Amino acid sequence: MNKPLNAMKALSDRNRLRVVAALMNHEELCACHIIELLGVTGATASRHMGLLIRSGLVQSRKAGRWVHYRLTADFPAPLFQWLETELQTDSGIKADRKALVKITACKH
Amino acid sequence: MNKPLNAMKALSDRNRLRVVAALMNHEELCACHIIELLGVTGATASRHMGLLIRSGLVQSRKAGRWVHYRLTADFPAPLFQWLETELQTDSGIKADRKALVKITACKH
DNA sequence: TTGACACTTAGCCAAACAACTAAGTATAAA
DNA sequence: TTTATACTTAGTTGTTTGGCTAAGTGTCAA
Repeated sequence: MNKPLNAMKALSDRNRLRVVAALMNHEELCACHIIELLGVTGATASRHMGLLIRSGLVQSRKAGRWVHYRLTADFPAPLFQWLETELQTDSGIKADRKALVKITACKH
Repeated sequence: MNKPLNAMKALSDRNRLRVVAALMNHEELCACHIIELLGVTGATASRHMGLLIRSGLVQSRKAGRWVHYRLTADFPAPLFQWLETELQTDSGIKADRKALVKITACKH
């Protein structure tokens, strides 16, 4: 039961859930976007992203100095569907979406 | 995002995931069954069940001296579906299912 | 090739958590 | 009404976790 357990552990933190919610809307996000969205240090963001990657929910792609993150192709569909319906109306997530418009406006 | 977050936290512990998996197969289980399944003290089992109840995934019914637990009617269907497919083939869960046959054999 | 930038890793600290024992509450049987 | 049973709550302990700073790695630009 390690696969579902690790997925649950990955999503049982508010900041990691925010990142996954953001990636459900953005296809791909750079580490610096995530740092700014969460308002944490780069080290903290990196540790969260490492955990999400080890859980199998997220993958990364290195492009020069930047690292881009996206949900994996085999992100469990039922989980995706459930999160989508639950988070659609959430005020915190809506605020994040709004913030991300500005954050992602500056392209690399 | 508290509802999904609390659900994730509730399911991010191995023993609580085992209980939920058991309740997906058994409609209703008594506290003493859960104690025996997990091999923990009554106090520990009680604390886990309290957390599951506060997360909204499980409800309890008191019958005389015994407390029976079951999944709530509004247990998120996509979550249920995903867990079902993931846990169906898990060796730990299969062992639990086998153990539960004996555990639930003694009726109150 | 030197410096700046974008992460990652290591190490630390405080808060959260899972387990236990012991004590408390409630129900049923003697 | 006393005793036993079935939990629940409180308090303790060791481990995990999330945040930070500082140091390390890799890439690009000057």
